[in-house]
Amino acid sequence: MAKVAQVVVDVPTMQTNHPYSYEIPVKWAQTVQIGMRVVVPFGKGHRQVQGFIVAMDQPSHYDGQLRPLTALMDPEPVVNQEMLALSKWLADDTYSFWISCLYAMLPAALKGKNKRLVRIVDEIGEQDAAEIFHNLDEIDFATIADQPELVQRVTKLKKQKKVVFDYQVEDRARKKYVAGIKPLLDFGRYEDERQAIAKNAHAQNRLLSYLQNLNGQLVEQKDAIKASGLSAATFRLGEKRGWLKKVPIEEYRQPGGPIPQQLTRPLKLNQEQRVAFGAISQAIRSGGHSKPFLLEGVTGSGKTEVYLQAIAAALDIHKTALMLVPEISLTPQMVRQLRGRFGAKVAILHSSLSQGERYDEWRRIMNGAAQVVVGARSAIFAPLKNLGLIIIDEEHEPNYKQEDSPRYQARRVAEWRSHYNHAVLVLGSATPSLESRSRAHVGLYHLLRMKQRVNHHPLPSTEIVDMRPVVSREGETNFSPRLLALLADRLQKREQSILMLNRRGFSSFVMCRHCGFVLKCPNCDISLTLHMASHTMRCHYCGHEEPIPQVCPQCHSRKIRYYGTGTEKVATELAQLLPAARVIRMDVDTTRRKGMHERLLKEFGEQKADILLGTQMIAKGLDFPNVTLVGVLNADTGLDLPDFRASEHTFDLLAQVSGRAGRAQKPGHVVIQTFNPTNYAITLAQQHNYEKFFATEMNLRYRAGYPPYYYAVKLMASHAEQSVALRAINQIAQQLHTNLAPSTVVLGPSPRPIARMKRRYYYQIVIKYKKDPILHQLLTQILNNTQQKGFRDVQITIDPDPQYFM
DNA sequence: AGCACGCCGACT
DNA sequence: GTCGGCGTGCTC
Repeated sequence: MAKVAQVVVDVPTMQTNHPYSYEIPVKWAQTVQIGMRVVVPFGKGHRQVQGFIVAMDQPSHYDGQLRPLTALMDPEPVVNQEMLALSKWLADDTYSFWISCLYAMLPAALKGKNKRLVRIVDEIGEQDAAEIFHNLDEIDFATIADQPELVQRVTKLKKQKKVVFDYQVEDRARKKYVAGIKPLLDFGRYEDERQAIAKNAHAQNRLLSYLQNLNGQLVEQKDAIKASGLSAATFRLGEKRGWLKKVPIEEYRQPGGPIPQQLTRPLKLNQEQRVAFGAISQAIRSGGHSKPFLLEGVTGSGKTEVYLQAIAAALDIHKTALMLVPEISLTPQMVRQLRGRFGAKVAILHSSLSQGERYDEWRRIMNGAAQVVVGARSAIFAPLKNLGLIIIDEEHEPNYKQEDSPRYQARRVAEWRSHYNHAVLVLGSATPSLESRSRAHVGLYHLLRMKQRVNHHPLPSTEIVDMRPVVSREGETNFSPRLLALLADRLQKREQSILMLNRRGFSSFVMCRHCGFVLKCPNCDISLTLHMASHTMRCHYCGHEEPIPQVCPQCHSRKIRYYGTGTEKVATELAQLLPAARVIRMDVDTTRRKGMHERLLKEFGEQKADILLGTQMIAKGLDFPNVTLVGVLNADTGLDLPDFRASEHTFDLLAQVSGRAGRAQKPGHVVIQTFNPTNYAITLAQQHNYEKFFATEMNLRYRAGYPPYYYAVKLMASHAEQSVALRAINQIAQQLHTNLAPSTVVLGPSPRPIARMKRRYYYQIVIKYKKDPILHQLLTQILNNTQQKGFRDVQITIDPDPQYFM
């Protein structure tokens, strides 16, 4: 009885979100394994799609006629048991398709490209032959897919059976090969050959002794030529004589430059570092279950060195280690540090790698060549075997949450993997997320604290500049006289400055330039966003709406307007105010080109500029010894976003950016310009007082019923027609109201800020709950129902951990 | 997603 | 009478 393969197919819809049974042809009975990619026929016609074998069982539970697998795409599995289990859990946990989760874990190169070719099999009209097929026998359907008229004509031809569709799944995975030389004979046989050749055949003689000395070892032809001094022709001759064989050697594209020759040594740890490292390394060695560690260390407390030594501790007992960092801090400096300590054992997964590089790094991890992985969010899926340690640096970073499907939070995936592998999980931050910190508070995490800076330098002094009088005195400006004076002073002393422009929530809310008043929702205590299309201020949390104010309701000033500014404008202003200063501007515009990010930072590091002006991207991980002044031009923009995490993000950002000043000998100074000089997020950031911020913010969250006191789920419905979307969301709201626990709060439905996106109308519901045992099941059911009657073409998305509610 | 089946309006 | 519109249901 042939085995049956259970295959999850690459058709991301609700109805097909389960494995399908396929017959395994006898010729592959020995080769197929769970976790391999396959090509299978799917549906009517001759459609072929890619899929993953997720199980193999004896008789199938399906009693219809099975179709056989079309092809195996991999010689060995690309998904191991752990990843398979993880993908299944993730799909359920994030309300995503299983297939989407599988792809999320793999390099893009492994996503097969579905091709549909149209082939002529009978006489067709001259006009069709010319206009559709350009007089060829076969074309790719994709080339005409965007021209409805041609599609129609092709469909007609297909009906008449004059053309057929030929479906192919094209594997994008490309390995790079270089020529290699493999000696075929053993030592003695080479000796015999040498006796046999002509006395004057010097080249052949040298080739034979070269091959003899290889001792059967495989070498790259390029190296062989160099080492032996022989020509490629001689090696060709050797192949003909049967002395050697030319074989392709897989080459791994190596991003991040060469491996250093000399590895760095561990640094001596101070008392606090020793305590932290001691606890972590002991947990690693014990190999059992351990609570996650929350490593709370001020900027400059030497967290990185603790991480490095913890990784070394894992490697010592032959385990592997995975480290996540925010994309933006995955700088060449950082890569150098890891490569410097662990050399070729490190694989780097970075968004700016090419598809091929990414694939190669992934294969190095898969085959065990790399035992340490450093990367951004998606690196949490790195297929390391025998995982002993997972580190998430800057764990509070919102970027660890993926904002499109599958909407996973890397921290949560890390917990799953650490559980599965009995691996130690370390979450590190100077300003832990409220979620993590409160978990530490109740004992779910083990809290480790490092309060001292390694170099014993004090944290930079920080001053707050109230921009309200500045603007009323001097009109619109991004620079207070105080900040300008300090910039001029640094310029004169030949020291460098960093200016950060906070662009979060660019021009989306209205603020009074006179008193700092921000219009808030009367029901939700969250600021209203400007909705230009309808000329209203709207709360996207509860749906409240009111007209755009002309005068400030608080101080009756007319200087109420929406707030937002760009780096370009600031740079222009700066050039007028401080013409002597050399400025490097860094934002999405100037760093779009590959490598620009690094180049600009390098230039600044080489002191080719006096001022680095940029957006949030300059707040993290940069370390320039000559920077003694950091200015935050507009601390407020993040603060008044309609986002319950706004204060937290502002505090984190200010703490983060302050850490950029005074890294070396010279003391640093920080200037924060704001229209809200008394706001607690700003004053507490000034005092570097995380503890008090934590207490204050937790209190607010408690009173407003936000995370971490409540969990939140965001559900969205969209449709091309507003009435249909509205009907759908109302029906869902109804279901929720009647079924959920009384303590669960259902907010909305309300339209999204950009109610119409991509020609679709969006509505959303936010559910806040403390404990609701049936919620998950109910949501899953709602998702299933949506693919049926009345919900045609309605798109439902559910986000189990929304970062914001707008 | 992509395809077929099936039931209603305007055409060779 | 049939061609083709898209609403509905299914894919191992």
